[in-house]
Amino acid sequence: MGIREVAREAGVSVATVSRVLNRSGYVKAETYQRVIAAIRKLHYVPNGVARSMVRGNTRTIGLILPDITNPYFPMLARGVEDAATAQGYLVILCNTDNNPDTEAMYLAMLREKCVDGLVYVSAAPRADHVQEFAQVLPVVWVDRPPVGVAGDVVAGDDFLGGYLATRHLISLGRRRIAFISGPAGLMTSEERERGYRLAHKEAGLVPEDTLTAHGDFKFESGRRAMAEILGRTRPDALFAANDLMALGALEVILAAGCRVPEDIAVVGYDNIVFARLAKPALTSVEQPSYLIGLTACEVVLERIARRELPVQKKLFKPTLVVRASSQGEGQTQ
Amino acid sequence: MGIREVAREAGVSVATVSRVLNRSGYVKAETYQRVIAAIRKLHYVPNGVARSMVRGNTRTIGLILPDITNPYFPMLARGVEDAATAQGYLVILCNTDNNPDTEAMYLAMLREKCVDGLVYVSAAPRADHVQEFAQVLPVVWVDRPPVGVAGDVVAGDDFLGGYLATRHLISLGRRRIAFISGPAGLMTSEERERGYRLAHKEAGLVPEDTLTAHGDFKFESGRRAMAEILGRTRPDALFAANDLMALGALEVILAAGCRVPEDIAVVGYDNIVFARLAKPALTSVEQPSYLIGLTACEVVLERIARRELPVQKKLFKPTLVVRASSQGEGQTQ
DNA sequence: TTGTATGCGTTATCAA
DNA sequence: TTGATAACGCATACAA
Repeated sequence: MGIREVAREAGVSVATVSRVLNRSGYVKAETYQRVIAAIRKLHYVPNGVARSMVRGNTRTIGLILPDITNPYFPMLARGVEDAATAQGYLVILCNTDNNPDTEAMYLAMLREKCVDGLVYVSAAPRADHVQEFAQVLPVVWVDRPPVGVAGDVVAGDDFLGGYLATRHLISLGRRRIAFISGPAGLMTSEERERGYRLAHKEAGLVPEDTLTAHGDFKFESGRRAMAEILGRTRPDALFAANDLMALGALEVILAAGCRVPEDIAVVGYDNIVFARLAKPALTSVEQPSYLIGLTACEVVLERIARRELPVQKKLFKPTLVVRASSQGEGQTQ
Repeated sequence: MGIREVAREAGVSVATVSRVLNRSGYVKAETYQRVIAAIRKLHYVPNGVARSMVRGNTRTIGLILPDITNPYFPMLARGVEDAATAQGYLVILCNTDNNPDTEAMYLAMLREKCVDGLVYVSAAPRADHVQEFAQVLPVVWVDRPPVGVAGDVVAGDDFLGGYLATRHLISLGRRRIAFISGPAGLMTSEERERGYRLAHKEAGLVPEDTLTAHGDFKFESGRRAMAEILGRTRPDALFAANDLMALGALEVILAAGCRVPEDIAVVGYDNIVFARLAKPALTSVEQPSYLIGLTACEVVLERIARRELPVQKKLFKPTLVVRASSQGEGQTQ
């Protein structure tokens, strides 16, 4: 069941079979037919491993992300996959849980496997793991580039998103806006917070420290952080660095007997499918996650094809989706 | 940067380097150290493609599923991945959207790539695509085996789940229980419906045809189906074949001015994270999706290791998670 | 237009 | 304990 058997069956050489397979070089029409017939008859499928060996590529890319279970990522993954298959590439899925050891393990495995490129969504890629790696292999950083490593970046504009969310709340007359952050040191979260602070500054406000609590992007941490905040002060609004935490916080707020949005207006981030299903429906900053994934993959495939291309940075603008959790009735702005 | 350079650097033959790499055969301690040093110095990483070539395996498995965007699948995917990496395997992610052409494309690509096995979650695997395939390659069918193809199966017990959900509603005194199905011909949905009918039968009931509508497992179809049902009859309960549709239906029910659960009690399936976040919180049949994924992958890895193993069928029991959408206050049963 | 022969980077067999 | 070398299955340069 190799190219040899096909060649024998068709009464030609392996070179001719190979030419037929790859439509390369000249093959007489009649010979071509004989080869095709042999391939059909033997159910021959070329061996991609051998092909990779001689061609020096695997037509495979690695997708490294924190956790596909976080509802922000599935759409992004689909974008990556769609862009990949459009060009005949396959995608290897790697969930790291933001664990540096897991990241390192996957990096090592992917390298051995000779993937052609990497779409890398990392909480905080440690330069030391990654430095040499990015030199050997095309890598596109999604959302969070590692410090000190140049390279292609595709990301949502978290700074703008944080700003939009906060400005919206301020424009509603809110003055004591709580903030629940993501994991410490995570640029995504820090940028959203920077936007939060800029909006305050613009309005001549300074958010009190007691209004901020730290989460880890998971539902439970939203509950915990909100309880913490309510335990020490009285906000009239909340901006959470993602929807999962916002939904957790929402539960706590309502359980505490506060009305949303009357007492506390709530805004999340990511606009996951379930934001609109919450009661009240959650106002959220939407990122074009499918597009981000799609673009990231296209960028890395471009670079695979042309290593010498200039570095690309693509930033996608978020939009604020206003719903009942911040205003009586919903609308998009 | 190949094994040759390492051999030269260490002053040994490639065979010795290979022995060090694979801890196979005898190597003098001192030689071993020299080789290790050379590997370090040259940052050598063995080429997995070449290794695959000679070993005849790729330590890679394909994960074929309908749509990772459906919240039921991310946990399953994590289970698969965790089982895979535990044994040094990588996972290739393939979303098919239940499209037979897409399935066929992925099947072809995965085969060329020489994956060692397949975890196959298919809406309705077409035997013709798949038949020859499953003979060449270890495949474990998740949830839905193709008719006429023997093989390992790991699945949730949908029949039991449908039964539990419906019996629960009947025990609550409901008699006009609507049902929203999944895609036609999909065994997962059909089994849940069988359970729905058995529970009726046991109670001496026969559900009217007007109480059933067809969906496609997506949120919007739940809305549509529920509107359809409400347009022609008056149910006092709803069992939807998955949570996404149940949530869609819930929106329509509440919008129609019905109270939940007083007027219409609602039960979904899958117990996705957001079931508990709905208002009222959604009663749902929970499947151990992580465990199903994990087990499926373990089964296929077992078969890769030992082709002659007897066929395995593993069925996981679902549990009913009762929440406010069917009863005043929540509890698990 | 077709065939021969080499090499891709390993592993594994056999000799030494 | 180590080394030389033949596969693995294909693509391709070169010859014919």
